[in-house]
Amino acid sequence: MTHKPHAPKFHRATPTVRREALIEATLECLRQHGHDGLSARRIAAEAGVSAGLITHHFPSISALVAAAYETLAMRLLTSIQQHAIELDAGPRERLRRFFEASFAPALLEPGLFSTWLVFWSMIAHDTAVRAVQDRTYVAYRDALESLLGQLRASKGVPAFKLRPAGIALAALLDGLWIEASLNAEAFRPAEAVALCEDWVHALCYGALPSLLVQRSESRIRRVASSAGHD
Amino acid sequence: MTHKPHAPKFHRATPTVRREALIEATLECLRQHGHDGLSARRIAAEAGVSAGLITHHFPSISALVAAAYETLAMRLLTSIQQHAIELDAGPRERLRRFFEASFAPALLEPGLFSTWLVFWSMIAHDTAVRAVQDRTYVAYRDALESLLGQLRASKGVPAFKLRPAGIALAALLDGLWIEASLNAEAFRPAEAVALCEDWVHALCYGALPSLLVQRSESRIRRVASSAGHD
DNA sequence: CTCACTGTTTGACAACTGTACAGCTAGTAC
DNA sequence: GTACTAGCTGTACAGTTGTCAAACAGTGAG
Repeated sequence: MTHKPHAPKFHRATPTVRREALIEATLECLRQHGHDGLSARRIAAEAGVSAGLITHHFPSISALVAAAYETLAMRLLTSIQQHAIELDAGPRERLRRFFEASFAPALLEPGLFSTWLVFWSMIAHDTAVRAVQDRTYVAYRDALESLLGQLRASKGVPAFKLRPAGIALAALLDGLWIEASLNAEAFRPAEAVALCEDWVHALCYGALPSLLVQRSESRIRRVASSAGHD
Repeated sequence: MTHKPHAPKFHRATPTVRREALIEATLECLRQHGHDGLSARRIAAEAGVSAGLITHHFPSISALVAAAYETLAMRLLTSIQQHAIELDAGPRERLRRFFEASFAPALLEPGLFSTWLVFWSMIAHDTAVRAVQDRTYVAYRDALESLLGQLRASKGVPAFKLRPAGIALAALLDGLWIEASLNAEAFRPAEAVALCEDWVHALCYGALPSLLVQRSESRIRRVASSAGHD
């Protein structure tokens, strides 16, 4: 200690590097403390940096959170997609992999749910966060619709409306993820995957009437007596 | 004005009445301001009452929120159930009514979603709120399983596992509700209802393999080539 | 070496938070 | 008309919070 008269009191970094470090610190704070982690001082402490620095690199706290939201959302989506896109696998198999990745331990970690709740709760008030939400949701549904499009192109699969199918599958995935996050003991991840696969199975079977295109005689003649939707 | 020397500065109320008034004020605050509405002073102002009164009737703020959570959750559930239970309707029709009630304008109001997010975000930290969540979730799934049980008892409906079916349907409903709350323009309520009915249709059709009981030859012989779940 | 640039810290600001408690007062019982 | 009780108020407290201007100090150029 005595040999070093003055160790550097802080380290200087490129704005880009510092911004990314602050984003990571934000994600870690939200993960650990949820909404209470959303504090400039706490985030700065997590990053090993003074509180004032945060307003120096970001116009406001919410701008930092919006950036963190975008980072995490895209990171998770690409992570799931990488699991799904296996070269030699068919559409059904790819979907199954997508489901499995969606209910992997990392995705069911309680901190992730806490983090997501903070993002969602800011959508109503903060326009920047809302913009991120809109963008990432579109990206998420596009990914699902892409996989469903490959499925529809398969042999023996009846034609179905891609957009509402993507909406339904996204809802089922989100709903199961939320239920599992709220109560980890409610059901096992494998059950969630099976329920998603069930839905895809029904889709392939032509058993989801409102999703079928008008003149679909591909596999099911008369779907049901009560299938009188537009 | 001058004729009244001193109008009563406050009104006295029975503890029960005052507690309920505070709960209503809490719900209104959360509805309007989301997480920012969670303030003793703001809630007290909404109730037209001093801030100190809130700790006089409730041991803490979170106890008040837990009570508000229970009130709202049960109120919504019974409201939806009243819509669903039509005496002369069959199980399918009752489920349809349940879905319609779930996506009625009152349920899709943005403030309701903001309120729910606050409740959810407190689950991780507050044991009282967590207890309410566990209780209301069980009540919600019981309601769904009851309707699904009636459906299973219908003629021509294959036997299926009630519990995972309730989980799946609850997830689909929740997921659609959240997507609609996050982005009101994503799809119309009627679409959400149709997607839920689709799922029920597939269930009746025996097209959800993992939900079928082991030896089910009721309607579908071989469900699918890829239906090799346990 | 010295200098200048700029990322970083510091300290202070006003506004807010939940809770505690002493005292006031409304409404009722007598 | 009086007294009492219990609901209620208002203030005080020790914490927070985000933001900002000014001072500081790494770090590379000259």
